Amino acid sequence: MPIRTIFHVDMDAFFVSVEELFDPSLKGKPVVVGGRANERGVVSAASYAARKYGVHSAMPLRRAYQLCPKAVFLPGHPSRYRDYSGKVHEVLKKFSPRVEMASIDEAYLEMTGTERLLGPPLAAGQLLHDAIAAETKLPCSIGIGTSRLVAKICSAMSKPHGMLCVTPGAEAAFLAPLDIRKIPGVGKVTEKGFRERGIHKIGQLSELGEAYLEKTWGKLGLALAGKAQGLDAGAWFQGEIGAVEYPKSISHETTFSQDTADVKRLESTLAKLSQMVGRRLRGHGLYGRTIQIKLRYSDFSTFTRAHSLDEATQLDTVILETVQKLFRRNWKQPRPIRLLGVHVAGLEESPGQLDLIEEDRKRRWGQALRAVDTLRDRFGEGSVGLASAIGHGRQERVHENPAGLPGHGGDKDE
DNA sequence: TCTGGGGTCCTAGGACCC
DNA sequence: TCTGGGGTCCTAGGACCC
Repeated sequence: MPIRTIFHVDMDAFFVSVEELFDPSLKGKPVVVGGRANERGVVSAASYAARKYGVHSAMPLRRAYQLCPKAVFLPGHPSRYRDYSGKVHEVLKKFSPRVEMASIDEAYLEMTGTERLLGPPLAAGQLLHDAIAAETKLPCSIGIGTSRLVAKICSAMSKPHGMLCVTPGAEAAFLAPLDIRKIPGVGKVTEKGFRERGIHKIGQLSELGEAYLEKTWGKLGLALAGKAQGLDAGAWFQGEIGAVEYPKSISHETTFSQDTADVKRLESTLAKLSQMVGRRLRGHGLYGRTIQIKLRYSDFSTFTRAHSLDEATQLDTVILETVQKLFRRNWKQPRPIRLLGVHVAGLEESPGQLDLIEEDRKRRWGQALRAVDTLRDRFGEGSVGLASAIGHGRQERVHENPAGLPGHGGDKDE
């Protein structure tokens, strides 16, 4: 397998940069996008001038105001951001046929094999940097590596408006002195867990070894062992860049500007959220089977309650009916509510129950297995194997699945 | 410091089935 | 008589990302 070259392109303070395009007077000023200073909400993006005051994304707006009262607070323009995200995407597609927008403001490019056309990675990166600046007037940073993980860490470290490349083979040595928090997937909680055990640097993770990490941290530990070597380990970064995927869930939620126990208000909110979810399901041509509500009370305690339907749906009415039942059963009236949410998962491309042929196959497969079990009970474990396993020698575990028969399905990643 | 909204993935217990 | 051993599905909660 060839050594891959992957670019990670990350727009700098994206929402703020777009706002500056429409109002150049904002340039250089502390700007906070996310809402008004006295609203319930958090910072979506902060300009570098605002960051100097300690303002950063995900910070409550009221806190940002305390830190920097003279900042310009903007609610933002989501449609503009989508628009400019699209423009960036267009530029990226000129550099590689395999582009994956990882979010509205970042993307991965599979650049393996583009050398003859675009030159070595750093030269291609420079061209891309220039092209994005020329065609969108927006600043970005570019990370280059042999995995998504390394490319992403590089783009973060080269901000703002920079570029960083780790050459093949240098990954582990490059990562070793970095703080564990730089690893995507290591957040506050994981960070604390490791710090309490004296683990601060990625190199220390490597020294712990894969076996130990997996034993004590499970899948997370196993993934970290790989990531410390610069590999796209774990479920998160798997798969080809640019592979098309369906959403796995669709949801909408809203936080009231003031907590409320008004039944009319709550129920009409649930109706609206259900409609929004239904509309998006239909937009994707998907049907959902598991309907979930989310309640958050004044003290921020949060509950989810779910119900799975027999048949997947994309109808507002069915969603709302389920949502209402869940709500009436679970709201501790009259506790005021801060947030309501409607969530649909178990998404399928068709509404139907399993079709009848599939159902029948499943039944007969079950019967066949039971017959095998009976024979084994009577004559011993080695007496019966499935046709496809016979002649292959040992067969203490037979997991072959003759074509067409419904199997366990579980051919997930990893 | 009074904490958004839209997602993905993981864990864990219990039901249920063979 | 101190209790199987898979497997899947469902539900709830939580970490994490942008």
